[in-house]
Amino acid sequence: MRIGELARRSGVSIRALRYYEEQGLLRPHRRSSGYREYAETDVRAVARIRTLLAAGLGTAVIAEVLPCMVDSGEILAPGCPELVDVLAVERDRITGAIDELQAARAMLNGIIAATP
Amino acid sequence: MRIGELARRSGVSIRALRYYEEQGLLRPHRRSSGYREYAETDVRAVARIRTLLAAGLGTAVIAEVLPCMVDSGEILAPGCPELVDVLAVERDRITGAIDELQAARAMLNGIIAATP
DNA sequence: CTAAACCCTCACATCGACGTGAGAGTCAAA
DNA sequence: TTTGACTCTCACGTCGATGTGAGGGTTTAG
Repeated sequence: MRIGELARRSGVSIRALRYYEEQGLLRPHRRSSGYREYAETDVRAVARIRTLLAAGLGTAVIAEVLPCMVDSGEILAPGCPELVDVLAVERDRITGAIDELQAARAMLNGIIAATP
Repeated sequence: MRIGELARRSGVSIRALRYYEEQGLLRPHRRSSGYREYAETDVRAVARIRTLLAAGLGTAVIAEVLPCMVDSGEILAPGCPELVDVLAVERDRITGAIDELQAARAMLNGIIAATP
């Protein structure tokens, strides 16, 4: 499929998809015309990218993580063992972020609930 | 206390504290010399600011929320009822963010756990 | 009184994931 | 074959919370 369709199906902008390619997250074929041609599996790949971006991971890290996932969200063998440390750091950071969000939510809930 | 001490005690940079004032989040006195003079309660105020900033609230919203909190984290009467809607929106956004973070964490944990 | 340590106000720089045109080919249906 | 919808590559703009450096007063311990 071409970029417009992928954008519609994944819910991200065309600009973002081009940016992901520029950062090495996606590697669509090119037609002779220069048009990008995406695979079906890229729909799920984009979903993963969004999830990880939303969690605060940078594109550089995501570019390393993506190849470690097959199309069900599992693991592949290649250079992944090296990534475990990085991923553990990210996971811990995320856990910390969750704690902060929950603290903030509690704070807001306190105000909302106690407002006459 | 002066800005350096508040920075040390609250763990934020001097630059950030000046920025908070510029955005109307803090209103320290001024000595005749022009030096900022902070109150003890500002230490906790800064902590709240950090919590809310970490949760993704902008300084404009925080500037409205802060006056609604007395020094125990409770509620004050003034213009707060008007804020309830805004705060509810922020709270829901935070809840969504937490969900995304948990999804990402699960994803990373899956990779970490399944790595041989 | 002097030097070290603080503090002040500009005001420009940064970072990351995009937004937004400009100018120019490409594709598909009528 | 025309036209309207798509797509391409630059390349600069954005936004928000800070970093950073310049140039210059203030405080305080010795």
